[in-house]
Amino acid sequence: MQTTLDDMFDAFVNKQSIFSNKTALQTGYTPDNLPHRREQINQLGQILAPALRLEVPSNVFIYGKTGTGKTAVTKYVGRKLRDHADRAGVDAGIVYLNSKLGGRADTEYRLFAELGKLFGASIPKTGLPTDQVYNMFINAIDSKKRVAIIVIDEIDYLVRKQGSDVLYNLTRMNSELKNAKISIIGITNNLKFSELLDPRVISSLGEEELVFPPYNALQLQNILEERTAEAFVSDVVETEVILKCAAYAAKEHGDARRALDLLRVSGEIAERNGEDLVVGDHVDIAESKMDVDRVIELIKKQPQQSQAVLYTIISLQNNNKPFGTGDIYDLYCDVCKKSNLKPLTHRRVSELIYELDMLGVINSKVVSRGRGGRTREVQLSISGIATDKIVRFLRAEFTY
DNA sequence: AGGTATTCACATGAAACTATTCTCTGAGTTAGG
DNA sequence: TAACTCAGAGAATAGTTTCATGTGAATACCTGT
Repeated sequence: MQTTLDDMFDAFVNKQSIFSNKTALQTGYTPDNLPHRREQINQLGQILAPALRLEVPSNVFIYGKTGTGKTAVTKYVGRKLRDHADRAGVDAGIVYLNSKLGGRADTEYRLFAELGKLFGASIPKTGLPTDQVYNMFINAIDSKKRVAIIVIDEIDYLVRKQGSDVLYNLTRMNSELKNAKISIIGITNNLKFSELLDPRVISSLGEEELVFPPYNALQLQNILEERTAEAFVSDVVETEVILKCAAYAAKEHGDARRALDLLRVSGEIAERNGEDLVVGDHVDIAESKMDVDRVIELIKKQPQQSQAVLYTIISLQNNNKPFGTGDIYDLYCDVCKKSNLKPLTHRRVSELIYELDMLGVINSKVVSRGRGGRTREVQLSISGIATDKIVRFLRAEFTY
């Protein structure tokens, strides 16, 4: 036992990895070269260029589905801008916030707190009135003459939670600043985002718009080839692998991130199996593994009540009969009683079901059964393998 | 038969409440000068 | 008198409850033929 483990570790250390630089495949990596995005880079560059003369650039909205390079392009242009600003001795910079990931800037308070921190103020994460945080941020940014470009990624999430007032305040801020000036870049993958916005905000924030079209399969191949050269030792990835990754990702709206993830996981699988060539089969394995893993991680992170609801849904699914909110609620109350959990109200459970739908774990639609009333009919929308794993996990939590 | 009114079983919306985490403030306490 | 401690007030936030209102179509009920 001991020796086999030693052998395994030794082998692992001695064996030459097929990766030469795995970070090049991880999310958040900004490559030096962004294929097929020349046009967007130029446009954004032109819009932001006035910052180099300490003039305020127009505000921008960037639209495009996930994995179309919005964030990468913005970061890339921002980096270049800062380089040039430094060389010219001008204080023009770009700061990047995400309103969703990690929940860092999804409320007005947190948005200003994060911004304040980025400009050197120390702001606690709770306890202060919002307008005080706002002032702290203003003071911090206004301490020097500068132009700050504020990027808010997944801005639709912020607006959906808080309404467009936050953005309105942000756009009016320039009139309160004496030294500094700000301009805003909003990034969203919701193409109908502007419908959520107040007309006032649209007119001041949507001065310029950039649309990022999805990549097609051929473009995805280029991207993958380039990253492969960076990330892998040469000649360990078969051409078929790249073709397959590109094809899988093109099938979903041309998502480059997904293509790269697929490539990375394929590589990891090959490496773990001790093989020194990545082949097409690895991609197939990666594809199904990633799906299952994603769902399971998602569910483990859900609050207990939501897990309980999902557990009852899975149980009901076994009866092979269509079922709605009422059925779920009844059984859910049973589950709660047996698991010593305080049942939530009908209203709340209804909401939890809707949230599970949004997460893509279940499929539901509101149907009217005439005199039978209206209800939300629910179906599980995850694969059998994933369901089995989930049930095993949930059985430990609940008894029924 | 054809038209309309009801009714069911929830959906959906808004507001209010709860518990938790955290800050700031100012009164009271302590210890050194 | 300056430094320290500590309780209390006030905030933000997630998660929930309470109350109110909305809704699509099968069915019951009518009306005139």
